[in-house]
Amino acid sequence: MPEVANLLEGLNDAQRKAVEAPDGPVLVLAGPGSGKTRVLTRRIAWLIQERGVAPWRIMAVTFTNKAAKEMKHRIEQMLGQDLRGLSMGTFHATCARILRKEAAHLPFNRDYVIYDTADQRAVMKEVISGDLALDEKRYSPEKVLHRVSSMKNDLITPQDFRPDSYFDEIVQRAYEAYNRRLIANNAVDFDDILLYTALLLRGSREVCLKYQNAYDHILVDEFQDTNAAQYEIVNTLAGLRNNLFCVGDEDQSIYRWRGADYKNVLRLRTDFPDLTTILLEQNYRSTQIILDASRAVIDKNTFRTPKKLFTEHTGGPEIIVYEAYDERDEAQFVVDTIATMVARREVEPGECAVMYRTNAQSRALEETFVREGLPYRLVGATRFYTRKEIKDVLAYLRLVHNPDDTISFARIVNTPPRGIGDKTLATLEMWAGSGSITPCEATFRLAEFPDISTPITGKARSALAGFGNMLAGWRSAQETLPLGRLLQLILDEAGYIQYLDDGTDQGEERVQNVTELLNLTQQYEEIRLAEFLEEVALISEVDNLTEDANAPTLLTLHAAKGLEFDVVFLVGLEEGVLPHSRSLDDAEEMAEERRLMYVGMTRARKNLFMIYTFQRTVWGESSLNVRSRFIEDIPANLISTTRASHMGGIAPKQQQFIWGSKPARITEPARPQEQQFRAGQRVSHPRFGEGIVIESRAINNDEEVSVVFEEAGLKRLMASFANMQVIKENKK
DNA sequence: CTGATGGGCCTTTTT
DNA sequence: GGCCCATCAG
Repeated sequence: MPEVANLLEGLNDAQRKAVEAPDGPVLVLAGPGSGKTRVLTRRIAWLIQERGVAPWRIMAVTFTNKAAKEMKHRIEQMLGQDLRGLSMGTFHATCARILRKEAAHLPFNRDYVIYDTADQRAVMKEVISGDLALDEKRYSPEKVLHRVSSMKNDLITPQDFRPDSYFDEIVQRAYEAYNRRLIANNAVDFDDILLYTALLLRGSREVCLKYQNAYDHILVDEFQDTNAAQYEIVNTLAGLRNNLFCVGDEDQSIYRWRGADYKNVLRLRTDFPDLTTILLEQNYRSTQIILDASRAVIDKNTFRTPKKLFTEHTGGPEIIVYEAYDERDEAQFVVDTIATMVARREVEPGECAVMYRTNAQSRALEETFVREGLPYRLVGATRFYTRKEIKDVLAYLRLVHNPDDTISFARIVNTPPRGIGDKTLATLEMWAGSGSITPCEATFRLAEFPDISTPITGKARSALAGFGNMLAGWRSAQETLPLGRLLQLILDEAGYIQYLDDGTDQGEERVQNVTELLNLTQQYEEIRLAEFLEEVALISEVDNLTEDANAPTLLTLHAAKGLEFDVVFLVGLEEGVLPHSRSLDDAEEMAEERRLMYVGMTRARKNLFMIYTFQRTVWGESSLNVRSRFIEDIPANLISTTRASHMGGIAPKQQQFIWGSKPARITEPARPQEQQFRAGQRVSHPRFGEGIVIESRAINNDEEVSVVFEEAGLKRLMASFANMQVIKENKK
């Protein structure tokens, strides 16, 4: 039987104070690595165990599904009890559940589907070129959507919106029409999930009271990244009991662009005058050097609550700044350094991470990892779900679940090709429109009543009827079949796999992806279609980051929030990349870039590498780069510079000759011992061909050999793995 | 109606 | 260098 004392064990005074805070509003301002997740976890456990709060009367909102899952698991371990009733998840997942329950109060029904960015775009295109009859080139769906999205995040409805420019008037009309179309499709977008929840609580006293009474305690993690809608939701839900427990760090606010406002932290003080504020200032993660350097960067931001971060981990290795010739060299440095450190047992591969500003930067890194034959983990789960074949399959499932979804209908009605072309669809739409039904519903009727007269005739009609019958069959099959079997049936009858399998490598890859999705649905026999679709729509980037592969992680700085690693490489630290070129002329955005840099730096426990390139190729164009202003802000005594390349603009391969001492400064040189290879020898490698040894050193009973190969350039290899032969001794 | 070809635009960051 | 879209031949 766990004791209360256990829940407070190993906590410092401030953490303990937070965990044991009495009822009432609490704000915990926590620096990076100060154990805020720990505090949140223990607080929930403490409420249940010490205060006797029932788990189902607690609502905790986390930033990712992964965080929620891990935290819940941890609490269950600590308390030794099943916490099924505890409401714990992201804002979107939490609100989506409320909307499904309260669908009676909403303009859509409980079978609604969630539209992703691509679906939103498809709807907005219909709005602009269809409803508004405007030129898509002048009014790009993306731009209009962006405006609509920020309005939704700020809780501004089309009626509230007061346009003050011609463009905004268009936006207002588009916003209205777009909402209408979503409702007709029985669909919501990401922003709607929050917006409708906030409006529901605002609009229905009955529903509001129901949820206010349902929860005794509301806890919110990463509070600095809440937007207006999220703020109103938690503020309202906590309104009755005032038991709101928020944890956050203004310095780590990096989602301003999607409506997040760290000033919500200040708003708390106004809205809850009796707010207790607790500062967590001790850092348990990083070395003093990393902490000092990151503070030097963040201190340049004004308007922040200064925190006096301190650590007991004094000293630490210097931050290594490396100038690479280009992004290939940058990637090579990263991979070589990881390989070397791993070979020296200084770090586990899984404790290394490479962080970048934009997703596009992962490519050069991935290529290098693949070329060197080293495994890696890429954070980017949603990539999988945005693939054409996966979106197609999901569209089948969505349509079975919700036949009103015309976007999904349009996507698959002729995929694989069934002889239903644009013209047929246009006729169908007109015919359906005249009867005020959706195209899908019209298709059902056409299939069910062969005698019904329609403007669609001949081949097109029978093709459409065939599709309608199939779909109707799946609709009824859904009632009895488990999800995996249902999907198998759909794929078989639609002939979708055969359609993908066109004999090309790409086709094969697509088949594999669909098979993977099929496996996923078969794993959860008991999961319902609605839940599956919701889960897939709301999956977050880091959710696929599993611990089971011991390999370095590649991820964006945004995805890195809340994570930590022994060794961190920040790449692309150049003006225009970080800070991003789009932020250069806006002080607020520049401040956010700085916070991004701060988030990246403070992910590291021990070693921090900062890399920038002399020249970088973007869209096939290469340009000379200036290193990031953020590096300049770090005191020189915390940095060790490894300058390598580009002297006089020589080609990279030749320069690699010059930097013999590349990752060598990480540790002391090993003691000399009996060695197989010596500088100057000519060697042959099964993969890299012939080359010359430039250096060899003993490491842990093995030998690290640096060889310049004629074809492959400089490589560092472990003698025991490399299977290299000496062809010719050097002349003494 | 389908599949091939080439031009234009693009990339922040994510639920 | 890649994705989306318009265009065109079969």
